[in-house]
Amino acid sequence: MPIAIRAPDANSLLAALPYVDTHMSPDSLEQITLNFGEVIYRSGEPIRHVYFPVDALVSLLTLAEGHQALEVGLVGHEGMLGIPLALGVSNSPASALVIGPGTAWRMTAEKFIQEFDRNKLLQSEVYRYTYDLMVQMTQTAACNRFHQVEARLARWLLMTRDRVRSDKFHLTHDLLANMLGVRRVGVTKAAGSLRLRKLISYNRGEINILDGAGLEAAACHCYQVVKDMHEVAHPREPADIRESSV
Amino acid sequence: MPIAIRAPDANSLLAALPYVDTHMSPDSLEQITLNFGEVIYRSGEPIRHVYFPVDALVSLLTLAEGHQALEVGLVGHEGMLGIPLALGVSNSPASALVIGPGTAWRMTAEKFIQEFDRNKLLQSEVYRYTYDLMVQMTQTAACNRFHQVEARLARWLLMTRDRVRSDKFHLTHDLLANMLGVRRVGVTKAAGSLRLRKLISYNRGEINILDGAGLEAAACHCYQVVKDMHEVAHPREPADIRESSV
DNA sequence: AGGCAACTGTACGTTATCGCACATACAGCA
DNA sequence: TGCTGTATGTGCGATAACGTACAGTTGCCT
Repeated sequence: MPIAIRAPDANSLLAALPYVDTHMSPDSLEQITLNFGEVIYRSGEPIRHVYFPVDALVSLLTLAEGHQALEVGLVGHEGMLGIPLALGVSNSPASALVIGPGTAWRMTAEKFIQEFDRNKLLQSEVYRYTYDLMVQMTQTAACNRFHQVEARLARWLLMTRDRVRSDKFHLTHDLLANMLGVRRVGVTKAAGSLRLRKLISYNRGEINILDGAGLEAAACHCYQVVKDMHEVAHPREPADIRESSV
Repeated sequence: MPIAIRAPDANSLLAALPYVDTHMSPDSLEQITLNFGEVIYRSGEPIRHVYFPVDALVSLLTLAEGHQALEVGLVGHEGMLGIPLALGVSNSPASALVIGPGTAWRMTAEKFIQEFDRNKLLQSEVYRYTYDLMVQMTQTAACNRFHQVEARLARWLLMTRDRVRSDKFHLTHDLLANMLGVRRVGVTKAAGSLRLRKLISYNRGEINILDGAGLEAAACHCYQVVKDMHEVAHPREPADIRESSV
């Protein structure tokens, strides 16, 4: 009970609901573990649950005829999965792939819609995040078009660090290539260059950010643009995300 | 009066409101002309009006450091401009440029928010369109990343045709380059190739689609993907959009 | 009629990325 | 200890698009 009720704070959207315990039926939010490689949504298929990641990291992917995937959104503790439901659509246009294992809160689509319809605060939080996601998507689109692989890789690593709140995480070049929409070899080359400059280290998927500031310098400005936007849209004290609140 | 009340039908979102005349204050919707080259929104600045295009065609553009613009959305009679307001944000993340002159209905931001808050049907239409826009954005992102200039140009011309409901429209190579995120020379080359194949003709900005089917064959599949999605989301008889309703 | 600005066409060396093939390195398991 | 699959590194020709420069061409304004 204590954990089940308070821990949603660890997701920014849920944390913004002051009456999360009273306004939501206790059985509607369920804590689960998302495993690496798990596919949460498949493009075009119905959304069965919405997810509010805590530790987990999920990538939204689109496909283009005859090509590999391309990431259009990266969702961690600051967001949620299942936005289309809030827009009155029951299918997911993108696929969602778990690339960082961890915990998340989830809710069935039915419960979410029920709750969403009567909870104004949840609505405003979700719509606000929808806006964030759109900004992230558009910025990423421009970034993918104009910036070089190395800068994009650096940006991506920083975005991941922010979401998993750690300098270390597991991801192979192959998977990164699918996020960035380039060949695996392209990632190997770019990552090698970043490693040579002592900004990161990696070994068989274990990535470690050694020099965050240096990596920011190597990344394109898109990183700051999205980050700034995000912090403006979600002004919040660091202390608000507390594990000690039990 | 007859025009002011009936003509909103020519915009798909307004057309979906059966009681547009009774539920909206008559003074809130204003018919205006959008001129070629007019900038409706500037990135980061407050949204003063929302627009419901009728004939007009508006491009949503993002900028990336040190580069030209890139189109992230194309809005015609099937959509609206000012989506962020519906998401609780008062600034536009993208710039909006009129590339097809024509008429549109507009509303002040204040009036729109007022009306939006109490009109459930308007809400569902706008959110539905927000979803469409997100699909368009993600598909375009993948398209820009993977497909060649010529295919993207073909797709773009077809999208424009659908929105202005005409095979002829005015657009220079220079402007097209900014939409597609390539050099002007790149457009000239691609357009030259399409012309050679008798799919289009053009002269000093006057573009004419000669062979729609052929152009579809030359375009990437992204065109059909977004179109299919759009028609599923907005099932409607062609007769619904009628000019004779005055 | 002349001049100017806008639009389009062409050329050319440069570059990032592609596609593919293959080589090396390492972890875990039998 | 050796095998196998996964992960990473390297090489190389092909190519789409880049940046830049300049030359026509056409519509419009004075």
